[in-house]
Amino acid sequence: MTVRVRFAPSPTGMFHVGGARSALQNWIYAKQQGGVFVLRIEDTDAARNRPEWTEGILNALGWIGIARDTYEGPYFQSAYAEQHSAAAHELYTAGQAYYCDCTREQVQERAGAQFRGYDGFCRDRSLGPGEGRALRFRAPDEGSTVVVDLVRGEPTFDNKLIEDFVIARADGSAVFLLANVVDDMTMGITHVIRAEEHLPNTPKQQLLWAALGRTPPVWAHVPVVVNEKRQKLSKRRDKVALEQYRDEGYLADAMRNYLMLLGWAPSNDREIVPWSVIEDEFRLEEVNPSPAFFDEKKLRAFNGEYIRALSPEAFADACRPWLTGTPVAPGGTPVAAPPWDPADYDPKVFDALAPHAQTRIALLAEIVPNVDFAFLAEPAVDEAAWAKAMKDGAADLLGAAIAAFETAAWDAETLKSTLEAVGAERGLKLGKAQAPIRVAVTGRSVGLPLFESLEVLGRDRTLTRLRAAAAKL
RNA sequence: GCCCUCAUCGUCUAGCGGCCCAGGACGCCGCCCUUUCAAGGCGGUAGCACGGGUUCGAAUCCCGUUGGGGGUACCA
Repeated sequence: MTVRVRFAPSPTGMFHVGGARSALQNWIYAKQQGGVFVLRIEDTDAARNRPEWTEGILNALGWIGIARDTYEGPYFQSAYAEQHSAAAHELYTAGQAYYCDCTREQVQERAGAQFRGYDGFCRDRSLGPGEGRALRFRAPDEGSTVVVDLVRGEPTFDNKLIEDFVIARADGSAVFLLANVVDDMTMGITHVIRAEEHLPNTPKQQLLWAALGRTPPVWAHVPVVVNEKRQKLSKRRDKVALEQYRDEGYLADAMRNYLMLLGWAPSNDREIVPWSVIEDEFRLEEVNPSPAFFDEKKLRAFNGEYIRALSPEAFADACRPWLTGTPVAPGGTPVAAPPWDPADYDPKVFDALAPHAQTRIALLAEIVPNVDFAFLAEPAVDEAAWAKAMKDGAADLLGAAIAAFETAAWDAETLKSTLEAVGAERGLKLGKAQAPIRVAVTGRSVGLPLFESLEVLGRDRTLTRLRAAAAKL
């Protein structure tokens, strides 16, 4: 039997990082087992159904390496409404489900302090379908349901505590519990790998599989991803959109590597490893069952490492969206436009600066403030940096530097020794002497190596900025 | 409330009865290198939640306590 797994997100307008992790785990498992990864969009909730949201999911999956041609689908849950209803009807005619006209209020009123669910009021009333009547599954009163789970062993549920849950609404449409099961059956799913939040649904779904005469899939409930307060990441309060991380300049490879390390680790104390190692070594059975904190600090560190590992060409390519204000991934929205006039952007200048920037940024978006001085007509002056650097001897130093730079050979080495000499005459070490120059030319107190930057900027523009700064003192 | 579940440095983890007075990584703190800042190198800080068992021996097995998480819809 070939393994078939599925990733079944509901389109919500953004792609949750936790979802990305599940998708990756499913995808890897399928690949390892020579199986098939099925993508199913659970769009039954009318409010969550916009074509562009599905597009977004496809793009996001593509970005982290799950390419369109490596999976089956997307299928749309909404297209299977008939099968859902047929299954509900089958359960009803077999006596495994019954109609119930209790309102939510009535159910709540009757619920005891200890058992808060539905009390089975309509079990034997032999109600037929009709206005205001939902279909409920007749849950067994005895025994227990054992869930075979690859990451958690065999969680066991007492059937007595499983209420007669609703499987179809009064309007006849199936609820998630049933629709999800029916879809998994019709799509031949053999392994359900999903987040732990679904574990409590599992005994109910397993009962449904059995009632429908099929053997349930193997389950694997991976722990949820939590925030610093150890709560499940929520789109309301946490930064969960994969697209947002992407647009800030996280590399897809860093992201997917980090995501897979949440709850699992490669062999030999390694963390940053080629994707092929993860594809090889990942085991659901090895996944740590406790919730994992999504630590952006660590992600950022990973990203820095991945950035540094890029070839110069790849680095330049990776930076391009932020340099030109274009989308990172096809179909994505453009990132924030750079502050300079696009006409002033010169790729050759960037290429000269890039190697110096590569070890200094951890997010690709950070490339902009590092190189903006080269493309802006005037440097963007940081007031605090200016105030600190342009003190007592700054005017004198600037004057002397201007004079020396007017005739110096224009290369980083010479510029360095030239300023060194200027500084030495004033009892200043290079570290001190370069500060006013840096602020005058780049507007900032920190940045790329100064003399290399000046070399790229050119004598004219450098002197213009130096003179402008001197004039302000 | 009830059900399920989890528990190694602040964080992510290695460990699956002796190799562990617990290893790696991020973070943090020093030092070195150094034209700022990074990067890099070196060093340091910090943990088996608690209490009982089992065993010659427990971070590793069992039970309990405590704490955390998830679920509890005619949402998915």
